[in-house]
Amino acid sequence: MNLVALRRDLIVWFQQNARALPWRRQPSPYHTWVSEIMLQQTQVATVIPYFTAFIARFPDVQRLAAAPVDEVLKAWEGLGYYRRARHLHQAAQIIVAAHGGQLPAQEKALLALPGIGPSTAGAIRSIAFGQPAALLDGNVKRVLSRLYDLAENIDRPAGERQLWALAAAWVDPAQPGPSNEALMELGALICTPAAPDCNGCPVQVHCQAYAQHTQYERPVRTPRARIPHRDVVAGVVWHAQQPARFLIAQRPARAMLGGLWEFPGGKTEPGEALSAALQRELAEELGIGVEVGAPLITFDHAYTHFRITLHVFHARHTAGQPQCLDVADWRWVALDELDGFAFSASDRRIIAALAAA
DNA sequence: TAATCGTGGGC
DNA sequence: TGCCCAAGATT
Repeated sequence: MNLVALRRDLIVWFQQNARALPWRRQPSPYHTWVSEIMLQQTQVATVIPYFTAFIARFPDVQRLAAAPVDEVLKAWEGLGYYRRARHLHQAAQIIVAAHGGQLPAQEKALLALPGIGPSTAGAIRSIAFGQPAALLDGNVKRVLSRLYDLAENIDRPAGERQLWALAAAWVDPAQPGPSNEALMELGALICTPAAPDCNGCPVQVHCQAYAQHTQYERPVRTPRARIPHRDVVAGVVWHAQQPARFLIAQRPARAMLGGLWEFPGGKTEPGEALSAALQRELAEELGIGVEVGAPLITFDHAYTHFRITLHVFHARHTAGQPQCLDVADWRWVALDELDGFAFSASDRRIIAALAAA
């Protein structure tokens, strides 16, 4: 394996095939940082519209730091892993308060910012600041596993250490950003997980997995465990005196989907009737009593670590002023007011059903 | 160290 | 339909 020739061939290919992505249009540390956070565990095609709208709304670190966190979450609505948005917002405030409004370039200072880990720090240092820093995302892991035909399980510490060493050796000191971006671009466009286009690969001649016919067996990963299923209930709780208004609640900041708004409800207990579960959850979280009415919609939804069947019912408020027992906030709203709140994908589906009814 | 954290696309 | 995966970080 000739690393210098391999890297040269791949960078030439990248220079001729790099996609015109919005964060490559006007490169800046801020643009690189925002894009890298959005791209964590998220595909490029998904991120593009979010990045464009986010930069239009928060053009620089100062504007992001000064914005209410609810506006940041609204800009993140539908993108998932909402903790990233909160961390981005917190980091912007730290950058303004402690770094003069400029994203720091030092590894230690970057790693101290919430939401920036080893790989994102390497991406920012190499792409935005031209430093010879390594990064290790899903693309780089897969491409290096194939180029070097790694038999080690990359989900275990030994395999990950091996990959970090290869990623560090990969970086071209003369052009750190392009060498790293070329590796990711190859993974995204050619060296894809299930169906790599080996015949269209610019570095096929250098690939040890291709030579050994093991490209479909690389990388070696630990199979995921089966994820549990839960039945979940949610209610459209109609106001007793204002017939067009219903209740929405904001989830606690530290919880899953923290800070997002929802139709209140929760998981059913084993053997518990759906209507009883809804009444129990509304009492526990908001201290209210309801009369459960007709079903609105039922559908399945998959999160990373569990699946749910969500049963949504109409309900009528019968007792108790809402309180923040296990919610961050609550509001009586009409259907045409919902655009101002950030909802998860499943709650957006409820809203669609409500609007269609 | 292992579990947690969203969503959409590909196969 | 079900499983895999994605420009990973945090606790």
